[in-house]
Amino acid sequence: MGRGKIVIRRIDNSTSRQVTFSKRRNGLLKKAKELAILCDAEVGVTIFSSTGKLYDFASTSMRSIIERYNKAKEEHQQLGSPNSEVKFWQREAAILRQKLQNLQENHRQMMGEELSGLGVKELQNLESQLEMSLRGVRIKKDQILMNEIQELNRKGNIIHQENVELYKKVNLIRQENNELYKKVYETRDVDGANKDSLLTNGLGIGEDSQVPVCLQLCQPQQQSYETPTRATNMGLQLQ
Amino acid sequence: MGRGKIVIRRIDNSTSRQVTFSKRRNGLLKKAKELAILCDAEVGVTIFSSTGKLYDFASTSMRSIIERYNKAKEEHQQLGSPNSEVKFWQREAAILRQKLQNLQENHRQMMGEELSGLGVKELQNLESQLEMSLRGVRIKKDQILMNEIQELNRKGNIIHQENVELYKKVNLIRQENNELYKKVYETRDVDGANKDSLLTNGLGIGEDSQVPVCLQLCQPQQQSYETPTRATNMGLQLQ
DNA sequence: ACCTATTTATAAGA
DNA sequence: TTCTTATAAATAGGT
Repeated sequence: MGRGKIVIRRIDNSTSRQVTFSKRRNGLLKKAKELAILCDAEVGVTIFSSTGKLYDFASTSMRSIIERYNKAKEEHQQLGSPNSEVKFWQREAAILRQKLQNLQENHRQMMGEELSGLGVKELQNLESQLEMSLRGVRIKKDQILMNEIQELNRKGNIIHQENVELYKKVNLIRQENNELYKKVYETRDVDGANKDSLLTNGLGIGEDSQVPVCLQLCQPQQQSYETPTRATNMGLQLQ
Repeated sequence: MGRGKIVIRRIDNSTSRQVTFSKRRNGLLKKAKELAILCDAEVGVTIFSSTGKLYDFASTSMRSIIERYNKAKEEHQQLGSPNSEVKFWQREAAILRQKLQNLQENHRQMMGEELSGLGVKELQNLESQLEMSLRGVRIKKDQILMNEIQELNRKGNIIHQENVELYKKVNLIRQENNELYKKVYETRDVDGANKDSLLTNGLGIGEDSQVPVCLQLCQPQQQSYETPTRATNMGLQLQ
């Protein structure tokens, strides 16, 4: 597969051998992966380049594959009885593998895959199981969302309370200012030059104020239970 | 590379998974051979099918490759060494146990249990996964039910056809009987004693018959396509 | 590393 | 399993 056909025979030119090795090595590893995934197989590939470098792929682990290989190739080796401990653990692993496989199949069916082998009855059971699960999940999710909303409401109300307090304070300050202003105004003829500096530094309250101050931090929630409805419109807005 | 493009993902259909395994396994082994020859590399491939069957290729010998692999990985514990073998299987069992546990937790969540540790995002993912699964299961179930209905329809139609045929036959017999009866009636004055025995043995057709015969076996389906609608009311009912 | 004409592998269907 | 064939993918030979 390439610009030209080639014979399968050691490539003489070392450079192109190296290049081909690199390409085909990747190809082989890729295909090994694909085989393992597509066909649910346990695949191991070990490659030593002519320069001695190691490349490998193992769908599970190379050790597991090597062990399995040895076992498959030498079923007669330890049939006698020598190492009962090894046997025990092998059996243990086999049992676990079996369980894993069963659970995996079950899981796949719950994922809506591999339904081919099932009858109507089984499908109905699966369906109602899924419905039940879905209901549970939704309840849980809604619960969390409700909690979050309540929490937000709580915070919103606190902030709103702070808002109200601030509003009161500002009103006080405003009154003080007004009174101060009145005093200055009444004494304007005596010391007219100070008027401007007073207005721009403090909280000015005249209709012609250039910078409207807005301290409203949040729009209080409508669902709020702890705050009278009328308070909703009491956000702190100057001007 | 084939008639259609495929995604690299476990093939659900077991038959085509088997077929693909067989093809790709051959492909992989071929490419491993080619790589070894073309590039003067030492290559080993080990494949276990999902049914546990072993397929392998080794450009030199698997033993040599495994040893070289172990050396390269600096895990020079002899693979045959019983002591390390026990350790290996213990670790193997631990890994499997871990996998099993993970899958079990996952499975429980899919069953709508043990949702406490999950956040809204995860719950939403779970929810849509369950919805998808449910959809798949329902489609499959409906498919099976539809097939059963079709099959029943088919059988119903066949039986109905048989019914129609029987009806025709019975009509013929009835006519024959009628004619026979007429003959007997016309000759009643000559031999009146035979009348009763004739009526009780054969298929009596008089309005005063004591036992109405009903041979209708099924109510033909309304969805039936293969039978003219008029035939629906042609079920075999005597009297 | 990238390009692309060609060869190969293989998916789908019988 | 094996064959066929249309198509996807790999890659040989270059740049």
